[in-house]
Amino acid sequence: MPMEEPRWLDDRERAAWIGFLSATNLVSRKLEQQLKDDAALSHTQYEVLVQLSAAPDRSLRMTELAERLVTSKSGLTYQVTQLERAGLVARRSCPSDVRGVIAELTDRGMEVLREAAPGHVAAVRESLIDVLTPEQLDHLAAGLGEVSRRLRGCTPP
Amino acid sequence: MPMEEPRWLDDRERAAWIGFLSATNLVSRKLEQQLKDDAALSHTQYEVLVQLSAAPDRSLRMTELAERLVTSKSGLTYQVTQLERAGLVARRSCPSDVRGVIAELTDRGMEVLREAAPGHVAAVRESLIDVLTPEQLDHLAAGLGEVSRRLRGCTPP
DNA sequence: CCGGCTTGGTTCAAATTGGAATCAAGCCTC
DNA sequence: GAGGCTTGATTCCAATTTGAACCAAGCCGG
Repeated sequence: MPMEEPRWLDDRERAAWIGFLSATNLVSRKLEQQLKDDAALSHTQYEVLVQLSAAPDRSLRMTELAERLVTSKSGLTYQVTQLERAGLVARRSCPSDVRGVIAELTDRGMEVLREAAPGHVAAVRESLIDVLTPEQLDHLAAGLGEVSRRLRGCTPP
Repeated sequence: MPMEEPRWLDDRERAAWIGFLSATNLVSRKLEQQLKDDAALSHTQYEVLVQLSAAPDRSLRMTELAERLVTSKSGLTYQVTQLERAGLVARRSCPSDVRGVIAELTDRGMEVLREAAPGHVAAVRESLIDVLTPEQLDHLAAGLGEVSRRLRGCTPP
């Protein structure tokens, strides 16, 4: 095997990559912080509530939820258990598939989400949205949207 | 307190935010995977090696390193200990400050990094860089660069 | 209807993380 | 030069994350 020289990143590419790494870490840290302080929720937990609140019947199958959150199934099991203990989410069994488990947002969960949302949205604005011009925001959405689509599908050529 | 209605995200903003969340999770997951499989390193560990390899004397103070990686000091202590056990990094004491600890990349660490780098760069290209057009890449770099700068500095108005 | 493969979720153990507490050492100010 | 605040790093502990193993339960082809 010829051990080809890899295509290293040029300066522009490196800048984008570094920016991506820093920005994601910083934003993630900041939001985690804000949610913990203001709503006693982890970001993962908050996202569970958001997904459920937007779903029909305020409920989703575990697997579907795991895919949307881009997390492992076991990780989701853990977090849903936590949320269940806190009374924000309930587990129901799935009518169409005995094996299935449906997570459903409780009224209390809805209320907690409603209370947490304004502060969280403000933090999202402060750390990302309002930092950029509308054009920058659109470019960002286009680029990252493409990245997501590419990685979700099985990377077709 | 009047409890003002918060400024919710409009569709464009929401799209950007969703894209950001998905893309970061997916990319992070993919790279973590690739490094674990191909080089038996976590992404954090890889980044430690990268930072050290690029620093003068292949060495950096713990705090400086923690800031660059955007991680907690205790987390860094842990990872450096792991890397030290593996012989990839060594701890030295700092000449100018008795309290200081300097992490230094060993020859073995340099070698491991050299072996891991091509595969990692390829994965970075595949998941982010090569997915975008050069223009998109520049826009991305500009936007995320701004975000990073804003969050690193104490968010001046 | 019966093995055999895939799916849906949970359980388990191991690794990682992050914050608070700790401890030593630098840096002042008075 | 003594007391008091800040800094640098580690230790400790509780929470989280992940993959592997596992246990049903569906879904066939023969």
